[in-house]
Amino acid sequence: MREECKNELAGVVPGDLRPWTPNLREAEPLVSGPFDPFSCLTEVELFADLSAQEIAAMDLMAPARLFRRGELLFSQSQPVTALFILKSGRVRVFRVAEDGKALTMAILEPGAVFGEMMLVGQRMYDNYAEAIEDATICQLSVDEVERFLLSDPRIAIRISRLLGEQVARLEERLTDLALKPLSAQVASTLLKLSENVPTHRFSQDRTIHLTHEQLAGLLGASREATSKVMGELTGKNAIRQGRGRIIVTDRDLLHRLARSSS
Amino acid sequence: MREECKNELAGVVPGDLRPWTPNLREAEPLVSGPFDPFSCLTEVELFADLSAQEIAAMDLMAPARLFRRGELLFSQSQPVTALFILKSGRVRVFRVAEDGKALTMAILEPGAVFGEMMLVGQRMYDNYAEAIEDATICQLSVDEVERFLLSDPRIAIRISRLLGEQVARLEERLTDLALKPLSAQVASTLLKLSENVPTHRFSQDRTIHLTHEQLAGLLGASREATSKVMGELTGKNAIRQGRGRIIVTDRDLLHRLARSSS
DNA sequence: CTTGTTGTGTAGTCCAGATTACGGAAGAGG
DNA sequence: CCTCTTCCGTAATCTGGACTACACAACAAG
Repeated sequence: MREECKNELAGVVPGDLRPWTPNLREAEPLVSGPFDPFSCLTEVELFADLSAQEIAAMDLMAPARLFRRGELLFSQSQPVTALFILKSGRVRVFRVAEDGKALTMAILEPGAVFGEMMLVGQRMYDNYAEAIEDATICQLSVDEVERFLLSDPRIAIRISRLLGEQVARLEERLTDLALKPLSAQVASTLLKLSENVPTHRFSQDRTIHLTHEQLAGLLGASREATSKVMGELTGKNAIRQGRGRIIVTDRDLLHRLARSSS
Repeated sequence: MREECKNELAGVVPGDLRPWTPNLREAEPLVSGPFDPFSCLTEVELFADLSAQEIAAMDLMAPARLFRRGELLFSQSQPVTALFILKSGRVRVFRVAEDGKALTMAILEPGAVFGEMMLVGQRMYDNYAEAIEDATICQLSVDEVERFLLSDPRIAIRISRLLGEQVARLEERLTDLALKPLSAQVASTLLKLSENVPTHRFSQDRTIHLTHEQLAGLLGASREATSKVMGELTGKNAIRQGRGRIIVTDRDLLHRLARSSS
């Protein structure tokens, strides 16, 4: 159940052991529709200030790669020195502890950038990133791009803003994890997720595409406990569910539950 | 034990109830030595790029205030729109949940700035800050200062770097909290704290000035459990202790313990 | 020295949530 | 339609750490 996937980027994970990604399908044919290799940077808020010319210049050195579901974008054996831009598909960013347990830091939707911290001199020590759907990703070497971004004060400010938001989110999560019971954390997380959905995913009407297991990983909780809470929420008609999809139906109720300590 | 202190900033905390700060001494005379009101901004890395002239200009609108131990720098009834610069003393930044439990986000040493996030458009919703020692603090209104900082790309970059470091620290803490047992968290935290000590506090030889209770608040754990772990660490000669002070004696051992999952 | 006050050690009880262990259901692929 | 895989529900047990309740030690102020 854990080692079905042999066709892997060789060597990224020594020992072929990947306890943090227990479920992985068989290799499946890529069904990526035709895509334009020159539209990586448009639509990304971070570069909104750049002229069309500048964007074109950067686009040229932004190779768009295709990642299979389950593939790792990098690991510490392949340390990253690049800015990622997610064009389609979804990516899970996570960290792994020594004993193999994982906490997912974020699940990125199309349009997201990842690796901003490295533009300001941070290294992402034990961060991993994995495509949870087939994904096309543009990758900009940080060195190449540094002069473009850091030299431009408007972009520097955008980076600041981005990092500021991230700090706020992380502080929120940290206090939730430390102080709130699981039920409240689930409610809170579902609310945040449902807000992020419509921005990038205009597909249906506000469906969160996550399995209970993925949600649990985001909470640092067990799948079983998470499932239990989800069942209760469904019973209270706060959400509706179906195999891999969650629909928030009663925001107010969730808000109240997110605040309660029982 | 919880309501001895009546001479308080009136109105900052409705109902006179402060469950998150259980221990508070009687009012004591301020023993602040003489200090120069015009040295707030020097010595602060964030402003290293400014000319002496600019610093002087900002210094003029930076009123240095004196806060008593236990006093709140602000609360949500006094929402902050200011950048703080800690000149002397120490400050605890913390968040409070609905049920009154608190998690301290950071303990700031002299030279630290606090409120950077607000320069990039973040509001700090339920953040509190409290002086845990008598402290002198310079306070710059964000509006006043915005043009100085955001207009200068060098400063914008410094802010980015600052926020980037904060993101890294928070991610680390989050995964520790989610994945590691308390003993490992304590070890890890002590290591980080002991690194920060010599930078700002050259007083004695690397003594961490924290009570078990304060450490527990930093971990989101109970005082008792924290004390137990501290006892074990002392038994293993990883640290030495004395009422409110902690000395790390065996870094390597702590590193190993910080990694273990038992 | 005496007394209050705050920090630390210890022990017992209790519980949320991890772990373990199934069984069943919804899809996917043939 | 049948099979295989992933996802979800549920129930029993176990455990780290919260919570409750003291006892004592270090220091501070008188």
